[in-house]
Amino acid sequence: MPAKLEDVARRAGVSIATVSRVLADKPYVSERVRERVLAVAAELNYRPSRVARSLRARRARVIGLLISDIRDLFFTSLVRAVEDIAYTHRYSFLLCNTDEDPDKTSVYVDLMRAEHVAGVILVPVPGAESAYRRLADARIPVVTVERRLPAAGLEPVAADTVVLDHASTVETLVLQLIEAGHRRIGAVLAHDEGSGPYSRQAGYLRALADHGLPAAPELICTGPATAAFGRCAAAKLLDLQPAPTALYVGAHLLTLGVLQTLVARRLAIPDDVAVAAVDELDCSLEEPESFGAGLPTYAMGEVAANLLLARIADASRPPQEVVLQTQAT
Amino acid sequence: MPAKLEDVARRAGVSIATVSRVLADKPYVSERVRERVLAVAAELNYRPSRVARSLRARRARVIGLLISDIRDLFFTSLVRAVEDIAYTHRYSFLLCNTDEDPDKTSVYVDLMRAEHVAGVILVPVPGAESAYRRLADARIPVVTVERRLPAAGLEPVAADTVVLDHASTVETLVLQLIEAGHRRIGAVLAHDEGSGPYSRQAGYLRALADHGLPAAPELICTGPATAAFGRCAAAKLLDLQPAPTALYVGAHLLTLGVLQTLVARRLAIPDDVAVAAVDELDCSLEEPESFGAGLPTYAMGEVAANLLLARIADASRPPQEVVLQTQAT
DNA sequence: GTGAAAGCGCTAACAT
DNA sequence: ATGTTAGCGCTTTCAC
Repeated sequence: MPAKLEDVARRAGVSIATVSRVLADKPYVSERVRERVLAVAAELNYRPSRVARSLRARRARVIGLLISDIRDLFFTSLVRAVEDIAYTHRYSFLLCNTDEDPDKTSVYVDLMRAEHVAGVILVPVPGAESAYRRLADARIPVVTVERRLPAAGLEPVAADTVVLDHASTVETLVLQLIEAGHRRIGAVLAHDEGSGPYSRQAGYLRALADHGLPAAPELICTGPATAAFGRCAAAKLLDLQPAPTALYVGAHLLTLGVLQTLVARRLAIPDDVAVAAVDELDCSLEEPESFGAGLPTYAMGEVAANLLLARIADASRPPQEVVLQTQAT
Repeated sequence: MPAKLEDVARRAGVSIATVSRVLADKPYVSERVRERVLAVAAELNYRPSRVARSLRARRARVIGLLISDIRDLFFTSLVRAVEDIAYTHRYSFLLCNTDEDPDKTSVYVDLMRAEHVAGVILVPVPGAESAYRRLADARIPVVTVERRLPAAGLEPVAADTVVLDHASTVETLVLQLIEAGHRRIGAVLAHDEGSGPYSRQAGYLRALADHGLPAAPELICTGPATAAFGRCAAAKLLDLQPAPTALYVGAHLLTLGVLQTLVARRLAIPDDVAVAAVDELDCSLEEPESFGAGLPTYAMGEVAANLLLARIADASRPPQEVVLQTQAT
């Protein structure tokens, strides 16, 4: 049975109110008593019950995080960042994987309500609008990441947003290929990269358009973000007549697959084919001969967590949308 | 202000006790009342407060998870598994990254106590024994993963353990190389693979010993689990005279690096050099020509979570140690 | 400066 | 079959 306020109070010969004051660093406590209480608390290894505090405050110092799937490489650093920020502010955090499923989302949203979380960071899932509305009804602050909330989603409450400008990252990357003299540039894309104005695909197309290059449909391969697809997309592209002299690759596992195909064919980078890749793990092809860009996913988590904490502190602040740029290497 | 028991009770014209009974599916409630209460609860969008329940029960339906770092590829699937199991049993879960730091571990252990978690799954950190003792003192069940608890650690309470038999995975993998005729097999290892009897390094050495092959020190490269190290280790090994005809690679990012070096040198698998790799992401080299083995990290999380739930339900059951085998492909 | 007491939302023991 | 009530551990008026 862990020590509670009462135990500390009895042992220190004071009331529980006094102990509470000392622990909350409230004024109006004599130095003598303060020291005595602190000593007893340490001695008994006392930890205030966060559960009791949460009930009393009608709000738990907990941040909810609703992402698609922690196994998606895109999210790992983001999760770590949220955790780091949360704990430095003495919040803990609840992680939920929605699998982009509106029903799961709905269940988890109700969990957030039941846990009285102080706020939630989420990746909006199409079709889950009614769940988000319940969050808003419960006055739970929301920060969305990677996608915006459909305009109709969350009216009663302002939601901050953090997105990455994938498009300009990729544009920079592909422009480097073009400046290196490449004219026929294949693209290996994960189909979950999306297609909005900030999407990776948009950046690829924009770079080509900037230089008046045609966007040949056969140069674009879209599929699951797996090594297997990377392998077969690379093979398909390299079999084209004429074959592309450079490849843009949009995700870590795709790059792994592309490399496997290059190995199988004894093709060297960049002599036989140049490669520019986006890497969620920020470790792709740091070799001088290739171009790589990491994604600032940790920063995204940091910004999201800080926005959420700011909104928890002041619900009336104007909602913000932050667009993070990537530094291509 | 979310609806509470009292709101439902008033609206349904019954007492809060009755509502509580209905919601807990307790007997002794007339069908008429039950239906009415359920209808009102749905109408008000009522969710019982998990905070209040936790306080009342003096135990929260929460599982704590203390891992080294979610960014380590080894842990992502494990986390997902724990989450899946937890939520199917109506538990939520708290994730903490210890960075293998005893001080952080200590802080997080106190957080677990303060949150009244029902149990915790953890990767033991050397030097954090006193923190683990506090968990035991608080009668919080523990399941360790990937490592055992130092014998002295947690006496008052039994701790279940789940580990992977990395050694036999690697042994199988390397034996395949040997059976394919290779005699000089280089090894690229992450230094955090550990060195116990279940370690990957042990498996490599065992496979060589099984066939009376010498374990030449220059054939073993150990370093950080990064693509950069994989690149340079592969380069170093391939520069040996005579060069190894096969490579064993111990981690996903190392494999990425090795592939980069092979690409740079226009070396094909397996004609120029054979590769057998362990991959935390279970997607390494599914090509027929190479040998790869995934790590059953999801299964590890599942087993750990189920052991924990079983121990939460019955603290007196005998502690178990589960050693998971990997299927090499 | 310190203490007594109410109450956060719920469950369970006890009444009826 | 249903209602009343005490209390989980804490914070916070309100008294003294």
